[in-house]
Amino acid sequence: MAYDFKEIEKKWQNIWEKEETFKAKTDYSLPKYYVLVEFPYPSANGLHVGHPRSYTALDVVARKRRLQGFNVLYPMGWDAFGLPTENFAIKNKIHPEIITKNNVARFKKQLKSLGLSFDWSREVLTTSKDYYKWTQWIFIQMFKKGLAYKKEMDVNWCTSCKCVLANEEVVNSKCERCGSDVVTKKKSQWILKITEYADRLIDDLDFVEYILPVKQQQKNWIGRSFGAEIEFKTNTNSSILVYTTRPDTLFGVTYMAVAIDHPILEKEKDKIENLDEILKYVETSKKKSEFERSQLQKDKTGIEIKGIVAKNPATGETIPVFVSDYILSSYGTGAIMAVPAHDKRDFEFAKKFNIKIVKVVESKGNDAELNEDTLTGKLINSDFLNGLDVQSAKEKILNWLEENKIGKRKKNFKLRDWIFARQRYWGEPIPIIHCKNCGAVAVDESELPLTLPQIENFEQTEDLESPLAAVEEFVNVKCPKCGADAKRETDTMPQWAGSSWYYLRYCSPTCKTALADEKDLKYWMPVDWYNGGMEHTTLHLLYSRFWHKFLYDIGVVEDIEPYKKRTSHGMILGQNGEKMSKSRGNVVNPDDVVLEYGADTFRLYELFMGDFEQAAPWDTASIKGCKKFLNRVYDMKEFLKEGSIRKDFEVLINKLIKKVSEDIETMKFNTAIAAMMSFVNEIYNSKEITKDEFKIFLTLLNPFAPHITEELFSLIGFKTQIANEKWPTYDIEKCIDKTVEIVVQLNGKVKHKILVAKDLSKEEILDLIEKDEKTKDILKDKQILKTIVVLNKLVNFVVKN
RNA sequence: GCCGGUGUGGCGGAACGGCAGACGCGACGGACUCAAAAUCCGUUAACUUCACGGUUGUGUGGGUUCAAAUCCCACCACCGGCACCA
Repeated sequence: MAYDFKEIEKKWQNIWEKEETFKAKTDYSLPKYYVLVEFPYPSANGLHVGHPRSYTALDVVARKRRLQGFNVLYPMGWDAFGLPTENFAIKNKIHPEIITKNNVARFKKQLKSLGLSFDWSREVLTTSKDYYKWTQWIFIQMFKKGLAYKKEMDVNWCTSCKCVLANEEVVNSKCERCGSDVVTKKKSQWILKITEYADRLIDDLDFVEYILPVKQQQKNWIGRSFGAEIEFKTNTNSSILVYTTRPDTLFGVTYMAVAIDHPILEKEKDKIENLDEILKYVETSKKKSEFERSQLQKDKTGIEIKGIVAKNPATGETIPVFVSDYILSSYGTGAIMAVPAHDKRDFEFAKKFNIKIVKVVESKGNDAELNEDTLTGKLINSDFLNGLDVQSAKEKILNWLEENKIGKRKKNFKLRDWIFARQRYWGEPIPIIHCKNCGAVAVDESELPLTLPQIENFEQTEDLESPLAAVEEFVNVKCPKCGADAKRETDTMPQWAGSSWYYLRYCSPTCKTALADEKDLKYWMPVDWYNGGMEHTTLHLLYSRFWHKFLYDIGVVEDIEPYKKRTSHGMILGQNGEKMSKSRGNVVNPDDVVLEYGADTFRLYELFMGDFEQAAPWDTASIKGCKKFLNRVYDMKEFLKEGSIRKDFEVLINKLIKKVSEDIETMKFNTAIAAMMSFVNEIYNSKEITKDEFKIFLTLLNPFAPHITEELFSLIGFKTQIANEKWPTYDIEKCIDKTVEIVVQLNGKVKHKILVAKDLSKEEILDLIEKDEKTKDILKDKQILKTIVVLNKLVNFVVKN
């Protein structure tokens, strides 16, 4: 029979709220466990079924930890600054603050209907003044330490929207939203020196428990490489510095190439014979969009710089110097030593410009062919390096370079500094004042929060400035240092600012004197288990690790890493297997599911639908299976009789406890649920369950389906709540069946099975098997070559046919 | 191109050297019902056999092993990330 989930779920949600069941305790003598999920961006669309996958999964973890006796912190909040709200505000002429308030209310109502065990008393909102005060405070500390600086750089400007776009908003040189042309303009931008932490962001990954793909992706993104910086002298008494990861191939360098904005072009312009030609090339290259450049990857272009030649420091040979747009000015030194024999790009270039190709690592194939397999061979054509393997050659040449002061060991990163400014209204104002005399001066900390002025027009100005630039009473201030007339910075912080430290605020959300109270931080940090989407690996996750390390350096936090463990959930796809989106029309609203099936069924299905770490398509029809299961659980009380665990149920129960306990830890929620389903099927076969058995089962199911289990718990006569019970433990001795099924195989193929007592010796098993009629039949006329016995498992007869 | 992931029934997925397809959906048959829904019981990889049974099956091709979805080698397809990073 179907149970009345509407009433039951409402009843228990009210009880939990009234009794503050899930409020983190302030008794800091208890062992703590901090469970964290990425807080949502409260969009106008409301919650979609993808959000709760992470929330229910870690709700299971949080509830289990509480039952295990931990003082659990499982908080929730809102990451509310950002573009979608601002665009909505512009379009509908509503203040973003009001929109945020409405969206938050809706999200909260939706989340509450799912019975998630969040401690709502610690809710944080990144757009509240009490919160962004501390976001600004952190920025000021970074500014004071020289980690925040301003730099002139190219920005994307949409000619139609008249606004600066983030790189992600530019698709094929067009504006993602309106499709108009995007051009680059110069603008002075705030930058955070995340590169200063690059080494630590890689090295400290050794101390955390992140799933492998996350670690790999972060490492790739940071892109550390070890090599050398080598100086090449020119005939003009100047020099060109290059970065290479393969100094051992120095003898194979037959030309050099520099980026289109390399300083040598300016410095040596008097000596360049074909300057006009080069300037023309530079101009055309600059006009090429990112898109065109990537399209033209195969067809290398460039111009030889006439009048300048360089000397290969190893061979002493004179080599030509080119300017080419395949050299990135933002990586390394903006100049390369080219080894056409062993680098694909250099090879293509050399072919096109008829440059000599010298092979320096022995490998199969023609001398004039490209050979990229350069890790296994021995060095050739390389004087004192000849005959060495790559590794030793590298060492030897590095020493040689350093002894002769030609070059030095050097490492490089792909990671760039973080552009930390948006010309937008709906963000944290950057607390800086620009003074003619003093330069950039931080707002005095006593004046924080620097609040967003109330305005009505949220659009950017024509001259690339944020809407704040039009608010005179905001902009015009006195310099805090010298008192002269000065102007406020009008840029705001990017979306990622508030989320870079929110996990700290949850520890003491109302602290007025610091971003969080020292005692609270000491007790709760680090986060024990953090789950979130893979899409945040290189942005949010990396940014917040960076901020945390900075806060560690200035003594605010005690741990070098914020998150002890990081896991990730697979995406929930639409019924058709495609990504859920409004435009595809395949979005499922959790409200509808909760209304029709109830929160417990919804939660269960979210976790049962597939491997948690893998993407899975939503299937409305399949939800019924979870609903049916809960109905059967509800009706199980009809089979109830008083008593403790029955002897012949001991193994079944112990195995179930083990399975569910372990599967939660490894996030195999789907198999944990499957095991509980099997157990229920078993009970339906025997039509009997004792009170003690039922209690254990309900406790195991409770983290998954908290409402129905609490209801049943009280229905069968318990006066307490499961939430106040203990997580059941199992006895490993009792997880083993007393009889085992031995599979009889013939040449590895299963023929039949016999049931025997467990832990029989090899001889005993063989004895039993040989007496067995069926086995005799199978082995009739067969010549046994070999017999393999695996204790408690199988017997395999290898026969001749 | 580089890094990571995934390929198993009609579908979602289990099993991760030892019974392939747990659990669930769907489908089919039956019970209950005037009927439907709900519920309950049974069947459900393919081919083959009246039946007992047999054969083939975990992306493809090889290999290791008494035994491979699982380990090794080579390849293919799809998904995600990075991408002229020297």
